Amino acid sequence: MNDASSPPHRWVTMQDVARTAGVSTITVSRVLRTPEKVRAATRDRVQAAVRDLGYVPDQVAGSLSSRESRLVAALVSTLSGSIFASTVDGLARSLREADHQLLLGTTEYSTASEQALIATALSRRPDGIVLTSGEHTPAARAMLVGAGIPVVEVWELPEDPVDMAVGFSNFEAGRAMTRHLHAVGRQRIGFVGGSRPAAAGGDEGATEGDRRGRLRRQGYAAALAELGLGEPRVVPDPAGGSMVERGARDLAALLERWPDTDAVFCSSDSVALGALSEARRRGIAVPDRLAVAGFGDFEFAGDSGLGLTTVSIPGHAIGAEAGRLLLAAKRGEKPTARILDLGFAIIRRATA
Amino acid sequence: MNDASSPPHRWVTMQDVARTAGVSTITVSRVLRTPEKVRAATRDRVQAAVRDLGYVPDQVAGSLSSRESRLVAALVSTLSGSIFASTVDGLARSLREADHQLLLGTTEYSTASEQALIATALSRRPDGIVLTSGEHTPAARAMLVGAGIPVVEVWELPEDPVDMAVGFSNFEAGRAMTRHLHAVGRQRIGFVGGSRPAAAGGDEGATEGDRRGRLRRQGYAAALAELGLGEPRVVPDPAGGSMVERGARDLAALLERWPDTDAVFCSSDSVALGALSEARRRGIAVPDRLAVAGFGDFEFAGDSGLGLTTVSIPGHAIGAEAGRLLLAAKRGEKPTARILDLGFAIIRRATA
DNA sequence: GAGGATTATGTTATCGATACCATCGACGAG
DNA sequence: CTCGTCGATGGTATCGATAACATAATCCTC
Repeated sequence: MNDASSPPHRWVTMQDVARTAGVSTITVSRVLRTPEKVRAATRDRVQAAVRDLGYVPDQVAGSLSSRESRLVAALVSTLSGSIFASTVDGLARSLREADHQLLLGTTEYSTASEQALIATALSRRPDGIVLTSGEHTPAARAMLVGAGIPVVEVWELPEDPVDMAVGFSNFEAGRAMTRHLHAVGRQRIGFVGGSRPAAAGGDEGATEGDRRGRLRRQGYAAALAELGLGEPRVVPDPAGGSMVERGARDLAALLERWPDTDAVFCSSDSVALGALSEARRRGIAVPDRLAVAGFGDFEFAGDSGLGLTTVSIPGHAIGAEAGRLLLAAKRGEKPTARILDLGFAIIRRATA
Repeated sequence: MNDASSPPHRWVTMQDVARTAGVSTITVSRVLRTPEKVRAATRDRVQAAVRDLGYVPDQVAGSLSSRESRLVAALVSTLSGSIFASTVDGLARSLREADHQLLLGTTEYSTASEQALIATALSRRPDGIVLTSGEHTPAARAMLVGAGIPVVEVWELPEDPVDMAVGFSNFEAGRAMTRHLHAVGRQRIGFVGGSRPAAAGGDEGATEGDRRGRLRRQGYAAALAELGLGEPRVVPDPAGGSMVERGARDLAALLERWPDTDAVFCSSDSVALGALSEARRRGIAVPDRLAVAGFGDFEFAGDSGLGLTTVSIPGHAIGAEAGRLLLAAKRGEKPTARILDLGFAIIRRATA
């Protein structure tokens, strides 16, 4: 189809419709956009022509003319991890209700690549932009601000958002789960996953996932300090392997170093799964001898599955709210708050 | 930001760049698109102006003028299930390498809504379109064909693709896994999940997920027949609940009806997880008394996790190939084949 | 039934780029 | 020294819609 030799495709234009309906193009435009402003008889004629010709409006031309693209760009680090998928899904949904469309880019966890993607996204003149990272290059920030469109950062709650933010506090979530483990009687609590040491010289080498995991770990450490539970029990986490593998490997290392550990908080449910499976391999009873808590409430964590105690995150709602905020801002409404904390929930199941 | 009263945002235009660089707009355009055709000195001046002014080209105007959008639309049923996320990720990746962008829409498993989305997607004049469903309304097919752009259907391999297709055969996968279960000594094999009966009057009420699950089940049934293993063991699957819950519930029902079942093939890994957990609850040894096989090779299925025997699907590769095919077709290359079968792999682990 | 208000429709300019063709200058060959 | 060629650059039309303004048709009221 459409090989090099074939003539360029000719779309039906608004002119064609106007001609067959015996009206001017602007009337066709009105029938499509503000039908109530056109007499019923004319409207019917135009609509018939639209149907007969199979007219599909050219939104590209429309956007250029109206200076409104009905497009929202979302830049996520990756879709693979299933972390952001539901957020993007929620976003797409809420945009669709308002007849807007979603332009998606994946940054692959690099702020440099994010910057490039922001530029290409802005070249489409979107009406808004959603970012899953709270960290941007200075140039990226400048472009975002300069674009003059609403910007929503999701998942993290940056201290100084570019514009608006929707998410929850990873730090508080880590703290809350650690306190929960203490509340159910644990005293020697370890942390597994998300503990790669920050690269020398700052955050350059650290990925977003690492950063978020680190925030949870900091919440964990804070809770330990508050509760007087001693020093954090964290083993350095060599890179490589899936999250599940890291969970298994790191739990082994942790138990090697602190054999009396009676609970572990894992930086994600995937990590927790690896930890659970390592515990089973070693014949360690969960939760009797070792409590295990995860993070994320992934599909497999539920009662019919792992029965994993975990932290539930409103991923879908974050996307939906981001869309709503964006559209409201586009309409000129002042947001009630620039930062929307959707919170999290401790889900108590069988493992802790 | 950008509230109703603020003046409409003024972007830097190519004219502005041209003026400050002391050249005409077309020269600016050439510097951006075909730099080698511009003298080095001029090029430098223009590039300096671009940088100084923070010029971001307007791709909307560019698309209108060049009749090429550098946009590919992808319509997926949902991103939430983690099924298509990696495919979209692969697609986004391969498009980005060719400097194209991705327009994403979610059809929510309805062909009617798919049709509407196709129309809005086409209004952006994309250079290609990717669909995760192999089933479309007649009007949708007509629009796709009429658009004159390459179309790739992914995941399923329709018998009569609109244009091109990339995926694997659900039927063959179901058949292969069933034969594997037989090969490892099982004789009384059941099927769990994906067995909601087709709605009366055809496929109207059935979702895509159901359809794919049904194809796997048909492959399962075919294998049983070939191997002389008796009638299919399938219980009707009441709707409702997550896949994991359905796996648990349906395994219970299946064992009730056929207590001597010695293996179950589950329509997805999530279903298998539910089945595994139900088996454990009942004290049924896996795989000794009951072998369990899944489908999809989700993250949690791996050796450090469930150790689930399953069928691995090249989800990411499907997306990447779809992108490659689309771009090749856009360049006018004839595809070697309209249907690309990327196959699947039986992953043997601990449960079967 | 005339005048003003209101509704329905049309005309023209414009959005910001690229396509197409024209022009200009430098350089080498004869 | 002149002509032809080629590389570099520019002018103008155009893509397909909408905005802004203008006008024609209809309505209502006194």
